[in-house]
Amino acid sequence: MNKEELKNLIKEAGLRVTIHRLAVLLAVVKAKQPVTVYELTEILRKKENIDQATIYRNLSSLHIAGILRRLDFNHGHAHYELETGTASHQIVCGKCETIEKIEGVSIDNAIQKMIQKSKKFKNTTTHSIEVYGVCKACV
Amino acid sequence: MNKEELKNLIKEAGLRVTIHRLAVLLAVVKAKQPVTVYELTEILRKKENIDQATIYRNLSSLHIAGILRRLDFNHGHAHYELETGTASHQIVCGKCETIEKIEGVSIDNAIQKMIQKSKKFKNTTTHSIEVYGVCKACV
DNA sequence: TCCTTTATGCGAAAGATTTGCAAATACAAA
DNA sequence: TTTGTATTTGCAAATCTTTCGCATAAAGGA
Repeated sequence: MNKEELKNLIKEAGLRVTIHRLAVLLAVVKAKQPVTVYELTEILRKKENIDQATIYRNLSSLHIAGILRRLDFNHGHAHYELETGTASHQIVCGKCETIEKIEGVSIDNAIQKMIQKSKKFKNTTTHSIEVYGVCKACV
Repeated sequence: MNKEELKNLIKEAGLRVTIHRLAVLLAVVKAKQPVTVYELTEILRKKENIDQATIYRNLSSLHIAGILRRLDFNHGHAHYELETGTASHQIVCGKCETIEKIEGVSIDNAIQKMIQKSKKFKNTTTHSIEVYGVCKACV
């Protein structure tokens, strides 16, 4: 995903392409792991002169637009990553804040079964799995 | 799970069986869905004269003891339910705060695959799946 | 019953996130 | 290119969730 593609994502969502919005999106995309607002602030406050509220507002608009995915690992604050279409699976350490993203494991049939059993939902958009454990460093 | 069994759970965890702690645990167990602190406060403030901080502290101690499971659905606050040993799977509405618990769908082989792929974790304790969609009432 | 540890109430504090409002900016239309 | 309007931003304050300090109260083993 290069800058132009990200710009298009924003445009197609009906949002305006501002320097700050693009910077926030770029920073999320560049991160190897789902990022927190705190981390984004660290990254962006240096280069851009960007307010905390602006970061929050952009994360929110990009999330509502379906461009970013918002994740929660019971750390008391949200994490964001690019909404790729494929679901997000991670293992989370219960002692430290380590997260490991695991790719290539599908649970699509389980999701199908869940929808069949559901009374309130006909279909679903995305899902996330948080597997909890204690990482090797904390054992 | 009756009152006596819950008392024993607390005792076995090395915690003291207080009126408030038991009331919090009972209220969580009685709820049909994972409850929030707000809901617990509503329920408990009427009967017991129980402080907000006490609810938080008891939820925390029961969670650390492995009696309660703490869940997050990106609603900005935690939900709690009894830690049953079997994992917790739910579908969450992205528009309203509806949650539907789905039982009887296992993803244990997917979890196994995830551990095999993991570099940072050797094994895991629990997991949760949040499947997001828009519920029939919100469509 | 006594003693020590743990739990509670209360108020204050911390941390994450949202909001109101005026000024600045994006971008479509002229 | 200029203009006009809706959107975005900065700033400060507010809100919401959760935690903490400390003195008092209660639990439960000796």
